[in-house]
Amino acid sequence: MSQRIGTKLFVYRLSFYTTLDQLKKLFSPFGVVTNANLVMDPVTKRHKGFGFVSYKTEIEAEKAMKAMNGRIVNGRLLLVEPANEK
DNA sequence: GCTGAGCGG
Repeated sequence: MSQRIGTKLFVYRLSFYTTLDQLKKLFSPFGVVTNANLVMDPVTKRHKGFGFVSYKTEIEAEKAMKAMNGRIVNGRLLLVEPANEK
């Protein structure tokens, strides 16, 4: 019932060369990142190309989303959306 | 070294 964005962001279409450390560094300047993670694949030993970034407040999350969504990172177009906790 | 939808654990 929440029309709010929430503090969690779904980050996807990352290049296979982008790492969690890079992700945190890219999202840190926009606010206080409380948690960041890339979904790993046990078979390929690489991340699946998407992950999650959590901020202290949803204001920061929205700001970072608008700032990073559609940006080119490591030669790939990065997409950022509010996460949908299943 | 390479590919490319999607909401993890």
